[in-house]
Amino acid sequence: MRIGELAERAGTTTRALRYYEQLGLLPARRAGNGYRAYDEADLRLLREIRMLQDFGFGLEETRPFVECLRAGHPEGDSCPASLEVYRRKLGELDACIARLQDVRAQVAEQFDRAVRARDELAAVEEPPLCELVKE
Amino acid sequence: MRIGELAERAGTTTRALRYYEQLGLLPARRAGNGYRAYDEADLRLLREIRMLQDFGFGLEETRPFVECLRAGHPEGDSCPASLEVYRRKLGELDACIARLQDVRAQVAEQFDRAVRARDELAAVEEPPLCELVKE
DNA sequence: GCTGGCGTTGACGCCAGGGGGAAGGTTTAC
DNA sequence: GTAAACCTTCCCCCTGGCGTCAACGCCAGC
Repeated sequence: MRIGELAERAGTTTRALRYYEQLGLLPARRAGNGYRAYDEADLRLLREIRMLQDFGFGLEETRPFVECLRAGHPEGDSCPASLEVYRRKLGELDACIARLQDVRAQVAEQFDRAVRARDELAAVEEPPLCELVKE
Repeated sequence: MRIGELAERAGTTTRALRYYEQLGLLPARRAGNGYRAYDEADLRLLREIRMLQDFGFGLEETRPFVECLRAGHPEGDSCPASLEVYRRKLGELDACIARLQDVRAQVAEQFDRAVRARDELAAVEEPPLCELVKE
């Protein structure tokens, strides 16, 4: 299988595959004409990479999973190194979520304060409509 | 006040201040010798920028706040444009938090599955210790 | 032998928010 | 007087994950 076919079957681009090879993440054998040659196992590795990327893993973080598969294990997360990445990622996610929730609360507070300030200002500058209504 | 003093008082760097000026975010008057000259109002603007940055706002997103202050309003968020940025940011934060929570759940699921698979494999390959204990 | 569609390498661009350093002028402190 | 600490502009570097050329090679069909 050549690079274009692999890219299409994995839902990525040839550019990304060359980049992965450059990182040593997904090295390719070469055909006689210099073209990259891939097989089904490479497709499996690539799918693992893409799945982890969808989870927000960086490419370097997918490396243990890829090497685990390449070592013959049935799943990319069958190795301790992969489990460790999972654990670290869960910690990062928790920290990130907590930080975002904190920021969200602070921004909401600022927003509410600003809206109240605006309404109070409007109430002072613009005479209340109810007086017109009364007439 | 010169750039070094302003930077120190606002807890940032001279490099950042030159960058903000380059963006037109915080233009500086010039002294006779060409040095940038700032006053207390600039410090106020800069503090506003830094606060919003701590909230994760991009520099462009702080622009409405800065211009609002520069227009003479008491707070950076006294203007409709600033409130709109708040609103948009709250939406982004909510979307981001929801996505991260979803990812967290998926990663946790993968992790649990991998750990169970590992334990089952270990139970098969390694004969239970209890037999030794029995002897 | 020519066109078209693959493939190859390499290099630059992008986004944000600057960092680092050079080469030179200014001000201040001892 | 001179050294340190400022200041100026200019330009390249970094991260991540590629996108987008440019310039060229390989191969099939007509």
